[in-house]
Amino acid sequence: MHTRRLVKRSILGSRVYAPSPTGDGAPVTGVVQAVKQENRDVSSVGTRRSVYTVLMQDGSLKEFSEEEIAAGFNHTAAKGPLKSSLKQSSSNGAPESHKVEGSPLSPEAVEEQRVADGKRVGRDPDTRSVSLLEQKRKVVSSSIDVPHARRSEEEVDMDKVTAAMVLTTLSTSPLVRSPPVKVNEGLSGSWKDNGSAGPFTPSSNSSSGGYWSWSAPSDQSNPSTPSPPLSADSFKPFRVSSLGGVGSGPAGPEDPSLDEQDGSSLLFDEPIPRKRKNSMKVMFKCLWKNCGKVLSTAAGIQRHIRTIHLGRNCDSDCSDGEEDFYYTEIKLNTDSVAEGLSSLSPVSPSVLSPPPPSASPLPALSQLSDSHRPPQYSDTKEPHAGGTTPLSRSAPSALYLIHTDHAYQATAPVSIPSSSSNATGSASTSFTPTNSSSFSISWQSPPVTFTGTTVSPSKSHGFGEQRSQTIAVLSSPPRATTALSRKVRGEGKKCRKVYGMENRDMWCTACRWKKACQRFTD
DNA sequence: TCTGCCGGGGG
DNA sequence: CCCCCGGCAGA
Repeated sequence: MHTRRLVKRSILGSRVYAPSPTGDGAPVTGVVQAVKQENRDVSSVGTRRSVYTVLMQDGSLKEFSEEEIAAGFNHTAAKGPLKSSLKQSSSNGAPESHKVEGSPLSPEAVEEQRVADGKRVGRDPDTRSVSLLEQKRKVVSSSIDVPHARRSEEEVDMDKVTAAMVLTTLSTSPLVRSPPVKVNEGLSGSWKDNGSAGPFTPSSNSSSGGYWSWSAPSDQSNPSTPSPPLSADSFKPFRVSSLGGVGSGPAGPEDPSLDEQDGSSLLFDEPIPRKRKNSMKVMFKCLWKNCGKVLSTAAGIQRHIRTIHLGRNCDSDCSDGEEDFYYTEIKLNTDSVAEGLSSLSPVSPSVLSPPPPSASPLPALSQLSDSHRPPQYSDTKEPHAGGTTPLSRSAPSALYLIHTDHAYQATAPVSIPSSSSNATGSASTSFTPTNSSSFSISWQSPPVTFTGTTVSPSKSHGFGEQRSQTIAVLSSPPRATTALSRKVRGEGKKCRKVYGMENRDMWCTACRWKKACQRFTD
């Protein structure tokens, strides 16, 4: 992969403050000559630390841990920038981090580089320390006049968008926002808690300011926020690494730009350690376009979003609440999901049943899932399912139901069904005796389920009609109607096509009457 | 633009 | 009811 803007700022050559070699406590300045990583102290922070070889003023070389140097800073009230740079570079301390590939270092590039640095996701297998450092940096920068990681224009735009989204989101979904987590605590704790040991470790990302920056969010979820290909491109490398590290390889499908990723090696099980209980009544659904993953815990969904969609690896500590914008809280009757499915409505079984995309125990499900979501998406989910409990599996089902919550998501379900007749059939089976498109049902039912309103689908209506009727009943008043209005146009052969206008007399009556063909049903 | 089919309407 | 058709909307 081409790592443009990968130029990492090296700490080498940076002036730093360090404890006086003489031990008199007076800090001295020196120039970093080399950086190397040490794997010691894993216990303390759970990370590797960098050791800096500093050329002291007196010409001697000394080695300092980052802590020592940092301490020096504090003592001497180091200048923000300096410190900042230290942190920054230290985080990049990894040996391979200094390469610059094919990117001309124009002044602009350099500038961007800064930004990139901030956002970059650690690519080293072990740069967990990065996140820690990043965290520190954040803290520091907030109180010190440090040029906060500069934001790219896109980023700025994103912020605006974000702000807008926040407002809208807040008004619509009462989410439990995780309060900003304190650095150390959050970091170590979360890491451990998550048990993200393997896959997680590698990626440390860190973006001080701009998680947004990279296109991921923009191109994916926000219809309103176009993501300049440029950004996507430029950050791709980072993203890739981050994703891989997270073990979200499957996320690929979500982002076309990720196609290039060689995530092969990066595909790990989604490290979602959270336990999910089926009994949960409140679920959290990822609103990311084409995702829709549903988790039982806010933390879980946040993590999902953070890692999968935002490409961030660090845990809650890194969270700035951004994830909140990408998921919504949905209330559902557990029973309904688990067992109530059947009772819910004829449809429910097929619709609700957990559809692990690829490996679904239930044939019907698999079909359904397939029909409802393009194969590619299944990938996305897979990982999760793999590492998660039953709940996660069930999540997908919920997903379907929810889908329509957001207009932009509704689209997916809709289009899919129509394409595959089989799917339709399977879905419809449970739902409507007739063929037509059951999709409409599944599509709409979602809102129903989640709305929390008790669904009494069992309302008895005529058969064929029932379908629509039922829907109407079930679907949430607001939006369902519109979408539902029309039966999806059948794609199969119709009398007209088969016999042609000239043989109109051979058409089925329905066709002749311009009604839904009864002979060649889809 | 073609085509499926919904909603109406005439007889 | 039977039969047609205007017109919408997906492909």
